[in-house]
Amino acid sequence: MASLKPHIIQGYQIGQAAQLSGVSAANIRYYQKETLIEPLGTAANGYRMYSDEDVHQLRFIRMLRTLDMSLTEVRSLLGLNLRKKTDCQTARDTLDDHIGHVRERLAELAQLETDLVALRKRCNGQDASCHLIEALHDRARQAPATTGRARP
Amino acid sequence: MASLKPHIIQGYQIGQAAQLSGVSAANIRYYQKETLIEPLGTAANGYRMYSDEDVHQLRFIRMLRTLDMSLTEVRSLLGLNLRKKTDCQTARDTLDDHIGHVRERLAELAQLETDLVALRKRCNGQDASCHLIEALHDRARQAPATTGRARP
DNA sequence: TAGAAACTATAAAGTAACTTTAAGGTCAAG
DNA sequence: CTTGACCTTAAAGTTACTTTATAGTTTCTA
Repeated sequence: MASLKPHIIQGYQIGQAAQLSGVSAANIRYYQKETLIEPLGTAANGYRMYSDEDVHQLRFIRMLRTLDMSLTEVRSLLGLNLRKKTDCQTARDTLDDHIGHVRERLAELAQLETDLVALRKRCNGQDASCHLIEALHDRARQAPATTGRARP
Repeated sequence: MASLKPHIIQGYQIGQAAQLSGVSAANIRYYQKETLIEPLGTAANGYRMYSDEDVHQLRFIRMLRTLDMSLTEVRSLLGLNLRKKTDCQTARDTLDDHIGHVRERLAELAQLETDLVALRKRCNGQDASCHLIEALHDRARQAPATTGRARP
C-alpha cells in the first residue's frame, strides 16, 4: 500500500503494481530493462515505487501484448505523440500491419482446428483399431514435395 | 549427390532431405540433437544420409508442428506403437489436449481481430483528430485484468 | 590441375519474451 | 530475535529454431 509519510516517494511497491496491472513483478522488471517503463522512483530501501500512471501504462502494455504485438511495436506506440500527424500515421500503419498478421494466423488456426478434429474422429475410443496414427502418417505421405527425384 | 557404388550407404544428403521434406537442413540437425530423428547412416565423408523413410518422418514431424504441437508432444507421438491400446489412448489424449489449446487460442485471436478492427476505425486517416491512441488508453483504463497469452 | 562454387560438418551464439533460480537485503509481527 | 513476506540483482533456463564462425569435401569450370 502507499506510504503514509507524505515527504517520501509514494505509490505502489512492485508486487502491488503487479496485482493491479496483471503484469508479474519479474515481468515488470523485464519491461524496465527493455525500456518500456520506468518506475515513478526508488524508495530509500531501494524498492521500486509505481504511480497510478505507471500502473495504467503497464495495463496499456499488457493490452497491446494481448493484441499480440511485439515489444518493439508496443514501444513504438508508447512513444507516440497524439498531436503529430506523422505519429498518427505510424500508429495506423502499425495497427494495419498487425491486423494482417492476426488474420493470417487466424486463418491458419482455423484450418488447423478442422484438421485436428478430422484426425480425432479417426479414433473412436473403445475398439482396438485406432487409426489416428495411421491417418497422420497417411497425410505425411501425401508429400507436397516439389523437386522430388527418384532415389539413386 | 548419392554415390553410384551400391555397397556404401545410399540415400539423400541433408540438403536433398531438406528439399523433399520442407524442413531446413539446420532444422534437421536440430531435430537430430533433440532425438526426433536419426539419419539412415553416415557416409565415409561424414555426411548424413537419409532414406525415403526418414524423409517421410521429417514430413510427419513438420505436419505435427504445423498443427502447433510442441516437440515434446511430437516426440511422444513418434514413439507410439499403434497396436497397443494404451498408446492409442495416449495419442488421443495428446490430440484432445491440443485441440483444446487451439480452440482457446482461436477464440482469443477472433476477439483480438474484432478489437483491432474497432480500434482501427477510430483513425480515419486524413483529419488531425486521430483517436486511436486515446482509444487504446481508454481501454487500458477499463482494466479487466485477465492474463492474455503471449505469442510463442 | 588449380581454383571457385556449392555442398557438408560442428559448436556456439543469437532470437523473443519471458520465467526461474540463486543469493541476499528489508521490514512488520509475534 | 527470528520467522515470513516482501524486495533487490544477476544469471541461467525455456522453446524452437536461425545465424554465425570455422573448416572439410566435392564438383564444376577454365
